[in-house]
Formats: sequence, structure tokens, C-alpha cells
Amino acid sequence: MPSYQPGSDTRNRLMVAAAEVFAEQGFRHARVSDICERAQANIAAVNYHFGDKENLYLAVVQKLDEESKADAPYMQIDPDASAEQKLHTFVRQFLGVLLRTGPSTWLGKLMAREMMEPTAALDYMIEHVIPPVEGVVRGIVGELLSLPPDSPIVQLCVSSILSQCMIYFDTKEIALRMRPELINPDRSYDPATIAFLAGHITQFSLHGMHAMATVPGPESGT
Amino acid sequence: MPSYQPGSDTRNRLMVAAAEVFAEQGFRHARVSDICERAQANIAAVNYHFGDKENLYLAVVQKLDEESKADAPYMQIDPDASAEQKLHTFVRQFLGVLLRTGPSTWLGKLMAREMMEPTAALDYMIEHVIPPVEGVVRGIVGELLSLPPDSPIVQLCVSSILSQCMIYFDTKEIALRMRPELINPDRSYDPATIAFLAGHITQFSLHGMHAMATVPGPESGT
DNA sequence: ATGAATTTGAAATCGTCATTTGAAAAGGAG
DNA sequence: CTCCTTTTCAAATGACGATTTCAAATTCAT
Repeated sequence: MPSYQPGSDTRNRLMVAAAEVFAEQGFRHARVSDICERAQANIAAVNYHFGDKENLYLAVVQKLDEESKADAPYMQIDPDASAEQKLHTFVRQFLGVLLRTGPSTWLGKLMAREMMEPTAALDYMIEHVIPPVEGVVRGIVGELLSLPPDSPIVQLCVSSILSQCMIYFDTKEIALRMRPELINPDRSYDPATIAFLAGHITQFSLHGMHAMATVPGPESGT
Repeated sequence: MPSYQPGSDTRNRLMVAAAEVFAEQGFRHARVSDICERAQANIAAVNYHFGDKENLYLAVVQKLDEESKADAPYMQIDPDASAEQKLHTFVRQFLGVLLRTGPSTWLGKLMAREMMEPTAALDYMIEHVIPPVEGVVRGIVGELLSLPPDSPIVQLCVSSILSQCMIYFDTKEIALRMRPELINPDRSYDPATIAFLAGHITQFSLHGMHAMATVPGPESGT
């Protein structure tokens, strides 16, 4: 019966290597052999330390979540700023995390994959990853609209805002081919581009939201 | 040397079965054996008629694209309607296609997967699938803002609009778990919900866009 | 130091799949 | 009917990859 000492060096190297490989390839395509190679560990190490591949994956998702909570800049918005500024700051920081490269984007990549082919990790994300982010945006939108954060209208606006950020993350492969000048050789977006997109999304959303507090839907077309 | 007669019955059954299996599982996870079983064909049929699995996949993507062009309701907007009505109609029809079940959603599912792990099919989609849809929305937005359809501002607004629609498609697995009451037992969204979302997205976007024609970005926050 | 528990290593196992093979069947032209 | 092409079939083949095995090495407490 293995001991699973959390401090084991090999165990840690496996988690670090696995995070990268899972983020690149997703759970199913990631190869245990590849992970072990990068971790300079034997092929049997995953099964010894984690039982199986899926358990390692779950451990990685939780670790990435904890790490992201430790420093995610979009979660720490200056409470004294105006609601408009809060929104702008959130969007800029959120885009910044999504559109650069490296570990900060890994959890997002895994989440995108979970939506297409859910594993047990999706339940974890629904419980632990999504609510904090939604909560921050609901707070800002609620303040802007003078509505309770859990109002349905606020929820719709939150979806509209987050979707505008996430599309640039989701369509990165397409952007690479259609607008390569926007993307650096290391596959990250240029900070100036990020700032520009953040400005647009903020403006678009601020004006979009003011409509929401009052108006019903338009007349139906064809 | 096989003949690849396009009319072969087995060949057609394979394409129909493959479309469904690929849409469900994606290219890599789809099993040739599974496809052949559903097509009531022998396991060797795919290689005989298409050469290999990827070629079958490409053929399926093209067929789905042609079929979608034949009837996609969001591509046929009444040119005499007001720009506002055009937008509302587009959003409602586009959401309708995305949020129901069945063959009309298959191409979208495959496209979502191509963004995460591109194959040769992504190039086809970038050339043939995306431009027509973007073109329609650019036309509507250009009309609304009195700007040329290829203006950068129009492009930003198109992204904002499409993203708000697609997020409900992309997050369906999450909605299924967080808001099951919105989704029917057959995994489609209720028409009333679709209409409601379309109303929100249209309003939000109409107001968001009017800001765009004039204003620069907001002052920077933290 | 010694013995037990833990960890590592190399090779073997076991499944799953795409693809190939070669023979049989079906179809068509003369 | 008979030769020739096209199509189907069942059974290999061959890769790949997760997991297991068990022996060797290492660590640790006494």
C-alpha cells in the first residue's frame, strides 16, 4: 500500500510535468509516458504515486486552481474604484491572463476541454473555479445596474461580458491563421492588442448594460 | 484501384453515420469500428471508400458545410427589414441552430473541436464556413453604424455579437449541470429560452454598438 | 548496522484501434 | 454463361499506450 507522501520529489515533478502536458494535449491525448519523461521519472511512477492517470489529472486541476487563486489579478479589483473602472480593470486583467502563454492559461485550456468532453474534473470546476470569477463580475455589474448580484438580468450581462473575453481565447487557433500579425511568435497576444480589445469590450458592455436595466426585447423580425 | 463512385450506397451510409459519430466524439475519439457498425458496413469499408479515417472526416465536414449552406436560416435575412430587426432575427436564428440538437449543430461541434486540436479541416472551415457568417453580421453591423463592413470597429462588434451567442453553445455542458431547468430532456434549449436570450443579446449589442462609432477607451484602472 | 517499508526501474501484459490482406461475393458487358 | 471489375467480408497485422509485475535500490527507524 503506497503512502502518497505529498512532499515526494518525484510526485511533485510529475504534477508539474503533467500540468503542462495535460494543458497542451488534454486528458485523453496526454501520454503517461510523455509526462514521466518530462518529469524524469519512470513510466510506473504515475501509477505508484497517483493510482492512475485520471487521479493525477484531478490532482493537477486542483493544484492549478489553487495556484490561480493565489495570484489571479482579475480577482483583486480595487474596491474604491468606480464601477466603470472596476469593469475595465477586470476585463483587461482577465484578457491578460487568457491571452498570454504559460501556466496561467493552463486551467483555462483544461476547462475549455472539459466543456467538450467532461470528466470528473468538470464538477470540480463548476464548484470551485467558476463561481469566484462569476461572483466578481456579478458584483461589478450589480453595482453598475443597481441590482442585486443574483438578479437574472445581472446574470445575462455577466455572460455577455465573459463571453466577449473568452472568444479571443477560444478562437486563438483561428486568429493565428487569419490574423497572424496580432499574435507574437510565442503565441501570446501583444499587450497593446490586449489593451485595445479590453477597451472595446468595456465600452461595448457598459453601453449594452444600461439598456438592460429598463427595456424589454425588440419587436420580432422574420 | 477503387473507383470512389460518389453514389455508392455504402459510401453514403458511411458519411451519414460518420457525421453523427464525429460530431459526438470528435475526430480522434471517433472509432472507425463504431462508424461502420452504425452504417451497417464492414470494418474495412472506410478504408476502401475513403482511403483512411481522416479523409472520411474531411468529406463529412464538407458535406455538413454544404448542407448547412442549403438551409441555414440565419443566412437568409429579409433585406427590407430595419438593421435592428435584421440583427434580432440573425441572433434568434443563429441561437436556434446552435442550441437545438441534431444535424444542424454538428458542424458547430466539429468547429469547436477544431479550435482546440486543429486538423486539416480547420483550414477548410476558415476558408468556407466562417466568412459567410461573419459577412452577414458585418453587413448588419455596418448598416447600423454606417461604416464599411470591413472596418476594424465593425469587426470588433461582430466578435462581440457572435461571442455572446456562442457562449451558450460552448457552455452547454455546464448549463446542463448548473441550470438543468433551462434544458430539455433531449439536451436542446427550450424555444422560449432561446427567444429570451436572443432578446437580451440583441438589446445589449444594439446599445453596445452605438457607443463604438464615436467613443475611445475609458481611463485606465488598476 | 539491520530489517522493514518505501520508491524506483525495466520489462511484460493487456486492450484498443486503424489499417491491411486475400479470398469470396456481386454486378455488368460481351 | 464467363471474364473482369467492383464491393464486401472475416481475420490478421501492427502501433500505441495504460497498467502491472517483481526485482533492485533507497530510506528510515530502531
